[in-house]
Amino acid sequence: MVEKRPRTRATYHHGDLRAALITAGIALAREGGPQAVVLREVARAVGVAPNSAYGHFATLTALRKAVARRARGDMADAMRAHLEAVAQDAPDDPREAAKAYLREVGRAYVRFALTEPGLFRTGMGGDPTGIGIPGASELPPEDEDDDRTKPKFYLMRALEQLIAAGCMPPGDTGRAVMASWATVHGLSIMLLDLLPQLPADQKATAIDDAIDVLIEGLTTPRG
Amino acid sequence: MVEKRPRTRATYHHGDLRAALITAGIALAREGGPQAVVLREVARAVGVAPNSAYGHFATLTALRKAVARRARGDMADAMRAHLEAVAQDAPDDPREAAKAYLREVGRAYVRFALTEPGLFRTGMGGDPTGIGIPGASELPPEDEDDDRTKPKFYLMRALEQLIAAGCMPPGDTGRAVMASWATVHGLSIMLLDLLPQLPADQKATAIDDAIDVLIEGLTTPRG
DNA sequence: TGTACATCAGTGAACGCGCGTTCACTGATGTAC
DNA sequence: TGTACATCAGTGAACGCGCGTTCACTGATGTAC
Repeated sequence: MVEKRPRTRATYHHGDLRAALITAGIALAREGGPQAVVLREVARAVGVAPNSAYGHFATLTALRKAVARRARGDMADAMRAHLEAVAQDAPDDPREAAKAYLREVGRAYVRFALTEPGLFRTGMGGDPTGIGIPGASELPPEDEDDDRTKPKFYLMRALEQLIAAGCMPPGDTGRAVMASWATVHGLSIMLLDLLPQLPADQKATAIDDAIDVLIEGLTTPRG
Repeated sequence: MVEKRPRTRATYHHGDLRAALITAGIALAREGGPQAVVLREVARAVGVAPNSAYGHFATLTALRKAVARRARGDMADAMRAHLEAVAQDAPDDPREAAKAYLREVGRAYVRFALTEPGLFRTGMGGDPTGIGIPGASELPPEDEDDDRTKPKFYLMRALEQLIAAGCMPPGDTGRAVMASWATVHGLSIMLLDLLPQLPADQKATAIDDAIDVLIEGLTTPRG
């Protein structure tokens, strides 16, 4: 539930309704997750007629995609902020520094999920419509923007550093991506969905433990 | 969409409507995930008046919980079947056997998720209502039935074997649970939500790779 | 600077939908005698 | 074995809700002259 804006608009035209709709969508997603991003409620929050969104988005799904993209961007921003905040504590030893960086990326990822579950689920929850059975959506990979507006960017950077420091052979990148992404995403979803009432300190321990195991597994030479 | 049963009931009373509702709920969950378990559609599938469920469930939420429980049971059954099927291939060396067992538990977990995404999301998806922000539901732990009807059971058993085989110190159980659960659950959700159009063989590789890293991380002695 | 007018952006009302839940009910069942 | 009747399980109709989307519209905007 978002309060309707009481303010009467100075202009008949809104100014930037498109941006306002996305912002309102983010507020709703924050409180109630992806399902809460509902066309009529978004319009209500902006203080605009229910159908006015159609001037900017062909359909509710289009608006939701825009909101999801923004949520992902917010998550990436939060991760970057965390990484910058802890950058000064990096160990001198480059190998330890690389490991520490991966640890902080993982922490930042899970922290965002636990701090902003609604945005996390909206940004990283996949298509809320499909359940994964059908012949997949007919979209292209759509993953082309490997820029810093996506959480994956920082994960990749961490793995590159691990390789650069000699902690991991370059050939292992593929498996490392899967293993580390599965770990941090799994931690997030698991703590959110399956262990919601675990005390915060035990959650923190679980996060560090699982990341420990991940780093150990990634950096141990294989036979 | 489930077809309405055309068959006229022989008896006015259904016989076991409660069970029939759950079964129909499972069918819906299978096709459309937890959100598809909708009271009116369930009743329709059974061929019964929309309100007849209230004789057996106080509310839609209660029915959904029953369906979720059954979905979890189905997953546990599938895992057990897989584990029995591969039991004969177990290595002779007890250490290798323990690792192989954990690997198969992980494979079984993720395989079910990918094969039956609707049931997986229904059984292991947490409360579809809450998004994880509030002061948590006021339920008790509710995790008291650590029996073989829950996927977690097999995960725990795998870790016990790892300890029994001397691959992992007993004190590490807590972190091992978190790390391994996060890995398999994370793989499942990641492949389902974030990489839905990855080719099946690459999914299989990702699964094995991530489990490799997990086992490596769990069984490497720490300094 | 002033006015006509095409364009644009948001409006208001309505549509049909499926939902969860309620109410008073009725037909079937099984037990007591 | 037969009948009366309380209990039980499912019925039928209706409620109010919020939703996405459509239609024809109207008020504001900015450009051309």
